[in-house]
Formats: sequence, structure tokens, C-alpha cells
Amino acid sequence: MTFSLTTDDLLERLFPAAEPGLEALRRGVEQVCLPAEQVVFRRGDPCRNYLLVVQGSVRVQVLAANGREITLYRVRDGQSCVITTSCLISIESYPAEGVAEVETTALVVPQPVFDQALGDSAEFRRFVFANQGQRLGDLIQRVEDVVFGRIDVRLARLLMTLSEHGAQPIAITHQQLASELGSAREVISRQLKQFAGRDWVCIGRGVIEVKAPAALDELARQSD
Amino acid sequence: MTFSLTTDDLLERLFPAAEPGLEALRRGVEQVCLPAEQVVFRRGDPCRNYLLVVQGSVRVQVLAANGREITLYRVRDGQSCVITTSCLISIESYPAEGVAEVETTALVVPQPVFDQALGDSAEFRRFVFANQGQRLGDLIQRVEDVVFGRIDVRLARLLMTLSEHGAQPIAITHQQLASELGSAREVISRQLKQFAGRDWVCIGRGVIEVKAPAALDELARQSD
DNA sequence: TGCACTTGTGTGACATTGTCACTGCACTTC
DNA sequence: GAAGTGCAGTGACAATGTCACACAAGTGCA
Repeated sequence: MTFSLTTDDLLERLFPAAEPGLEALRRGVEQVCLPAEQVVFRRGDPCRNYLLVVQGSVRVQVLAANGREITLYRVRDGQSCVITTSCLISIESYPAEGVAEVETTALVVPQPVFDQALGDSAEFRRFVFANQGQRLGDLIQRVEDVVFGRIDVRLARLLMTLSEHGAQPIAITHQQLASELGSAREVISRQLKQFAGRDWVCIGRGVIEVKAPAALDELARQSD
Repeated sequence: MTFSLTTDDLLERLFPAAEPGLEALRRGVEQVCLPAEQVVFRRGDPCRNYLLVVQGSVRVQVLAANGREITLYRVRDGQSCVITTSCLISIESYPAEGVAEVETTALVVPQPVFDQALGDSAEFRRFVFANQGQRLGDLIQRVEDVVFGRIDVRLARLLMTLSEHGAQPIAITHQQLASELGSAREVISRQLKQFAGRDWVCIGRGVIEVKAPAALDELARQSD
């Protein structure tokens, strides 16, 4: 993952000035700034643009009729979205929903521009496919977790990830954790209470503090 | 889906003779015949070839440590595999396993040949991405089913699909149905017994006959 | 024919996870 | 302070998965 990526860096990487004929393409790309919570695409929407996150994070999720939801993966700095990519070419509609989690800067590449760049630049093709592979791997991992994984192990893993990347204590509600894992709030509440009973975490309102990362980590590593 | 597809048809479509510079590519493609039950790729294997099914079916699945498994999707006549495609370029290893379900004829396209064809032929790019989109859609649908779907609804849907495409009665074991849905044999056995109790199906050893397709279909349509 | 063996299925007891219907608490707004 | 809102706790129950068996049908072989 690349931090402090500028739009120019990304453009240079995807549409190298050295390659002839890409000048027009670079000009066909537009930069947008999505506010936090902004829905980027909805299920069933047609795909018209290739979306590339410069800085920020787009959460891709599926919503159920009864209110439950699950996060499929995230598109972060310098990454692009498989769904967008594939649908763009195959003219299908989005099978999921994308939401900007924080204020997000993205490049919008219209379909014709994307199409031509794909033909013109080997570097661009490599970038697109590499992203596909990563997102697809995430997705298969998600299926595996959901089908075979225990909820306590998955929650421990999630807490470890959150505590590594963010500040302690973690500011998150039980409902948000449940949505991340595709589970129900009550289940998460019960598990957290168990963890708290073992002094692994300390629970507050909308806040969780990891007290025993080693113990959580050991649980998280079960059945890798 | 295309039936009675010949290797020549497929080659012509992917590497049109009309397009210059593809002659060499057409010669770089090799045809293989995989016997039923043959493992095509294993989890963790590096990807070296782009695989294209001419005729037959490759089941892509994930196996759990405790013996449970789930089918992610199938690659059938004239289709190609997302996993292969993505990993090929991003140099990742397979995150799942592929098995030929029946005797399957496939085209093996070595990575350099694939790479060049991708640059040379817009038609080929479209084909590859269209396949990506479809497989990805399948995968997201699978996540949704597994996370939010009820097992009776999913089983009914599966039985309907099997009875539409194949001959009656359906020749399949409870274990195979469970593997398809990522569930456990006992669960499937119990559900089938329920269905049998309502005279929706007739159960034999390794055989299931659908007696009331309308009833199954109604159940299958719940929470679409 | 009889016997071991494999494979597919039936079943009860129990564990885990999800659902439902509540309750209460903390914080905000009026 | 009162009312409203969002977050968390809880018990009862339903759905699904796990485990440990039993049993039955077919297969191969002595």
C-alpha cells in the first residue's frame, strides 16, 4: 500500500508520459473528492467509469433485506475496484454497494478512456490485473472466513487489525463490528463480554480498548 | 453459454485471424484434455497459464481443514477462470482449488502469450474482462447466500437448478449437495427429509427425484 | 454363500450462531 | 427536566453445525 500518493504520481504510473499517445488519456481523467459517508455506487447501478482511489478508502459491502450487512473488501490509496473494472467491460451492473468511509480523493476514468489505455499501456494493464487479483483474493478469503470460521476467532482478528492500524482505544460500535463480519450485533456484544471477562479488552460506549493483544492474537491465529 | 464450441471457433474468436500479429499467438496455444476428477490447480500453486475451457466444466472450490468445502463457481464451455486470469498478471498464487468435474477439453495459454494477446486484441480483452465480471458476480452472490440465506431456500434453489439442467432423477449424494452449499451432510439430510415429508422430493441412495417442482420453486424464490 | 469393507444415510445430543423482544443507559435537544 | 435517539445487555428461542454413533446397501473376495 502506498501512502502520501499524489494524483500526479498515480497518473505517471498509470499513463506514463514516456508512452506515446497517452497524453490525450491523461487529460480524459477527472479527479473527484468524495465526502465521508458518500455512496459511490449502488447495487444495480450501471458502471460507467473506472474508479481509482488516490487517497482515502471505499468500503464495498452487501446489504441484506433484514438490515444485516457484510463488508466484502476495501479499496484504499492507489488501488482500484474489481467490481468497477469488470463490470465496465462486461456491461453488467454493480452487484454490491460502495461507500466512502472517510473523505476520499479518486480519479474517475470514463469507459472509453479506460478502454483505450488498456490497449495502449502494458503498465496500466498490469496495474489493473494486479488489483483484480488482490481484491479477488480478499473476496475468497471472506467466503472462507464466513463459511468455516468461528465468530470469536474472526472478531479477535478484526480487533487486532483495528488496533494495529488505528489509535487505541478503538472507536467503533458493536453494530459496526457486526456489519464488518456479516454477523449480528447481539452476537458481537456477547463475544466482547466474554473477552472482557478474560480481561482481554475493556469495553466502553462506542469504544474498545485491547488490553491483552497477545491473547487475542493467539485466538486470531487459530485455524489459519 | 455456448454449446458445441470447437477449439477453432474459440481460437477464431479470441485471436481473430483478421488481426495482424496474432498468428504467432495462435500457434502458442496448446490444447489439453483433462480426465474427470483431475485437479487442475491447487491452492498455493503459482499461476503460469491462462486456462480456457473449450468443453466440460471446472469446479472451483475452497476446502476447510475439517473436511467441509464450498463450491465458489464453475468454469464451463467457452469460459475462463477469474482466478487464473488475475493471478497470472499479479503473480500471486491460487487462493482456491480447481477440479475438472467431467472430462474437459481446455486451451492452455502460456503467460507471455496471454500477455501479448491482451495488448494486441481488443476483442480478447473484452472476452477476458467479461469473464471476470461474471465470475466475480457469482462470487458475490455466493457470499450473500452464505451469510444471509437460509439453508432450506438455498437447497431448494440448488435442487431446481440440478433438475432443470440434468436428467430426472438427480444422481447426487447428500455430501455433494452439502459441499456445493458449504454446509454439512447432516444438515442436508435433515432438510431433504423435511422435503420428502411434504412429498416435494423422493429420496433414494445417491438419488433424488423432484416431485413438486412448483413448491420447491416457490421456496427457492424467497428473499431474492 | 457368507463375510469383510466401503460408501451413503439416519439420528440424538449438544454447541454455536442468529433472531426477537425487550430493558436500560448515556447523550442530545428542546 | 422531559423527550428523543442511538448504543448496549439479556433471556428465550430458532436455525445450523458438530460429534458420535447405528445401520443399510452395494462390492469384492474367499
